[in-house]
Amino acid sequence: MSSDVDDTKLRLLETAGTVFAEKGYRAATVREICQRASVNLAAVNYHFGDKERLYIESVKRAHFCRGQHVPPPSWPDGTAPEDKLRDVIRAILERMLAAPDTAWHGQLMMRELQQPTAACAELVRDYMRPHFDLIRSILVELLPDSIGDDKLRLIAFGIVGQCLHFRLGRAIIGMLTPPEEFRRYQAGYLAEHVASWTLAAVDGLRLRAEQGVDR
Amino acid sequence: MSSDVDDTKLRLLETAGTVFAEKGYRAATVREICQRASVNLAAVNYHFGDKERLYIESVKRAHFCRGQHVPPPSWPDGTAPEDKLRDVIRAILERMLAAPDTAWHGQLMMRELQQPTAACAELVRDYMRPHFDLIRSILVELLPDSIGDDKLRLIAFGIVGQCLHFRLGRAIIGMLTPPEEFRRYQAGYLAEHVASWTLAAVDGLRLRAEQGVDR
DNA sequence: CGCCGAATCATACAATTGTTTGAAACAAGT
DNA sequence: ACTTGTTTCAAACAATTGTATGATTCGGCG
Repeated sequence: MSSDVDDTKLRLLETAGTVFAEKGYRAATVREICQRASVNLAAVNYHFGDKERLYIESVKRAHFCRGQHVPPPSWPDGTAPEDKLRDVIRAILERMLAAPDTAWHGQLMMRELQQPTAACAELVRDYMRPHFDLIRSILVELLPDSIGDDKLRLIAFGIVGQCLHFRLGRAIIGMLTPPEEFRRYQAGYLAEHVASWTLAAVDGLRLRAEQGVDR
Repeated sequence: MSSDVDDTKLRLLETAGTVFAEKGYRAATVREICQRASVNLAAVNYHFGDKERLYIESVKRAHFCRGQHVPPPSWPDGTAPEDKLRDVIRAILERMLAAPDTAWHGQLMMRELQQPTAACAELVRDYMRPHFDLIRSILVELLPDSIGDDKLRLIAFGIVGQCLHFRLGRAIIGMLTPPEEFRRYQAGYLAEHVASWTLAAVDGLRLRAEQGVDR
């Protein structure tokens, strides 16, 4: 319970995150993690119980750290929903495109997305669900009341999907984009595009609603 | 060298592809592959040498098979770009969300994209680039001329990103969606949403252009 | 039939890996 | 100084996994 304990536990968590991100859950061995963290092999089972729990905790910590880095925005009452949308999209993208020294957070997330493990459930509950609900609440302010809950969800998924693609598909996007333009693909630039494109769709939907066109 | 040999060898290749796609290289065991393929454990070493060779061969075969059903959609002259957009989005989603027994090609591909290798370049050139250019050409028809090439690319990335998310993020989306609604998340339903949402944004952009608003 | 090469099979082996164990080191309270 | 509870350590254990082996079966050919 001393600071020593927290030290090894933390070092273990941090190291585990990088190794899991690098090799995946199965290919990562507790032996390598412990060796890299300079702790005894038994430390994993002592502090976390088993490998899976270590993985879950390291994933949770990765997202916690990421969340600390770019805190969720909070607006004064009466802030225009358009501004909120811009802010929240920018926050998401900034978190995703963070500095490379914390890039393993993103790698871990990518692995979780593709092959969800037990860590996924906790991750969704503690971290993704709140963000998702935030986006939906902003969309409610933006869109006509006639929009159903199902549509709202799809739109929110679309926003998240676009942001994710700029992170996960970064390598491919780099191959499909001229270098001088790809260099501009920073969080602010991309966020501005996603937000304004979304708001254009909102305008388009309003237009249709006003004109009574349902398609 | 009889047809018997080719049979077991082929069944092994096919089964290996699905298992590798499902679990990844490391987590997939030759025992499970052989069991599912109903061949003896030693068959892998006999026919392919070792596990890695089997993996390489199954990936090559997956790419070969995928190349067979990538018929670029072709429309009669004068087809409305809106319809083209719907078709192409639906085609992408259908390929991504195909039945698991034929979708493992794509899963393997996604897995390779995650860890970009030399094969990634070929993959982009043969598979992603054509689709990407097709989407862009449709967007050119849809959008005002004032739209720049850079914007066009971002919009196309957005469409692809949304589709990809419904495939890669499927597990997490399932956790954020009521079951009775998630059950409706089939290719047609999702494609209709992505297309109509994109077209709404197109309308919104046109509206702004007409009104001279640049934001 | 008798033989031979290819293919399949059950089984064994060696290496790796997650986990456990029991002792030792350590810190802190009394 | 002694005790107590916590943490670290080296070693071992049991299960899994890739691979190798030797016997067996099968199909065709002289």
